[in-house]
Amino acid sequence: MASNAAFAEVANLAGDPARAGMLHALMDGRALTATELARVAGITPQTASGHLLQLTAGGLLSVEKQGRHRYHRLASPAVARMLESIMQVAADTAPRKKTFVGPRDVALRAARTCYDHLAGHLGVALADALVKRGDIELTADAGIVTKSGAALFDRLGIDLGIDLGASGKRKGRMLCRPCLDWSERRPHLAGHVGAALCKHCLSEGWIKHIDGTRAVAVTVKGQRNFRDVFGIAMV
Amino acid sequence: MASNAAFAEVANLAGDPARAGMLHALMDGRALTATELARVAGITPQTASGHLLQLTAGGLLSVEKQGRHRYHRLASPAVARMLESIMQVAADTAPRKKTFVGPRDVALRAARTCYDHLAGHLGVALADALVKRGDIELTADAGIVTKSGAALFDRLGIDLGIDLGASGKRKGRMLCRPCLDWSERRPHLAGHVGAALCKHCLSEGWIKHIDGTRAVAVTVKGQRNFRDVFGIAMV
DNA sequence: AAAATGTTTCGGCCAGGGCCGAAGCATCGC
DNA sequence: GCGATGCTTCGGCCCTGGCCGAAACATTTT
Repeated sequence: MASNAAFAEVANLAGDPARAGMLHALMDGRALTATELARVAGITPQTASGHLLQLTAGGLLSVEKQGRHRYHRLASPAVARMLESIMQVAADTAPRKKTFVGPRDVALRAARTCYDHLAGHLGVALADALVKRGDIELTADAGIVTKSGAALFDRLGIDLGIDLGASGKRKGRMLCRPCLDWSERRPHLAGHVGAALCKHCLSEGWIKHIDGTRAVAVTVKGQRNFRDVFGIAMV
Repeated sequence: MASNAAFAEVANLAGDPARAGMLHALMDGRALTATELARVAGITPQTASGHLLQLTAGGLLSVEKQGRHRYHRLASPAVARMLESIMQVAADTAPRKKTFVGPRDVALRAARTCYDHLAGHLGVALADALVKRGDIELTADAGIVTKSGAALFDRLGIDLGIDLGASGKRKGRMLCRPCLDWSERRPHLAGHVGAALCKHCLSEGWIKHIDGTRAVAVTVKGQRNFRDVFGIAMV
């Protein structure tokens, strides 16, 4: 089958340390410039340029030129899911050393964005709280928003914009996707619902990005809301 | 973060053409010997040996020695999902040439196993039929087995062995996972439910593996059952 | 126009790693 | 035991591909 070569090419693109670093940095869904990506990967801009060309040609990234900058982002949610699943396997594999945790790691483990949804301790705590309250049900493979969950999201002003699928008449339930967290080893809320919740938290000012990283900090307002709405006590 | 190196290592393992071929061959969940894998990858046994050592050390494969043979299989469902997601991206990327389809490809596209569930035209048709009959509901991210679906599976003698999760009292619904088919570009049924269905089809003799490949052939008995039970007319 | 900044192209260096032939172990069957 | 079969280790070949310095190109700013 011809697809084998394409498979190897895609995996190989993600398999270089420098390129992996760039992809990792793009995992929060934002677009970064070539120079920024060179810095995070620890290489010179001209080397990064070559890598970015490859990644774009390989369909992993899309670029958008804006003035003298070129903004690179993940080409699709499918790419993000692929990166997630690789991290998954890598996390399973790597539990060798107790993992030295730098200050950056601490923040990342506490709360971060994962493409379009929330991960880390906060992400898992949110998922746990929603499950405990009976607002969602989760298995390893899939999840569902219950009636009470739908009401909660509605009350919060989160529009889940019910997926209509092929037929416009779909009245079905709201499904969501679990995503195993590499730091917590427990599932958090991903997919359409997870993205909507994350967007809401950001727009309401409950959390905000730290510097230019994927890590997020919980604001005072956020702490209050997470406590009152979800019963989560922040550390 | 230290995990970046592990990530690159895992992706790199999958990124070599020879190793990719082996992983691809193992995607049906069965265990193969080193020599068999060397043959499918088009390399000599000694080269394959080196690759297999790396894949095992990297946590992608597990080996089981049996006499003078060594059976290699994917180390976990997480690895299978990772491979799936890479194929996904590769399929999106690769629609360049109208894809020359050899006789092998024809069989693969018609019906094949994908780790532990059914894919290809048959897999998609089954998923479509179940959705149409109202036995399952699917979105891009997740799926659910309805009451009528649960009854159907029960009638067929398929034990979904309801996932109990942490608490033993779980009465919740049966969730399942969709998996975008690389040949059909439409979702088929994966996860726990998909695996149970596939297992049932094999044990009932509705389908059987062609040679030693992932491709499966529908038996006469299978044709009758797919028609009567699911309303699927085989080509 | 000229200078500054972001990005790409070119050329050459170099190491890592895939490949195979030959030989060494292990296991099975007789 | 002996030879056959499956698998691994060793050694050496070779070539892909990542890296950087220098320079060209593009775009914005002064």
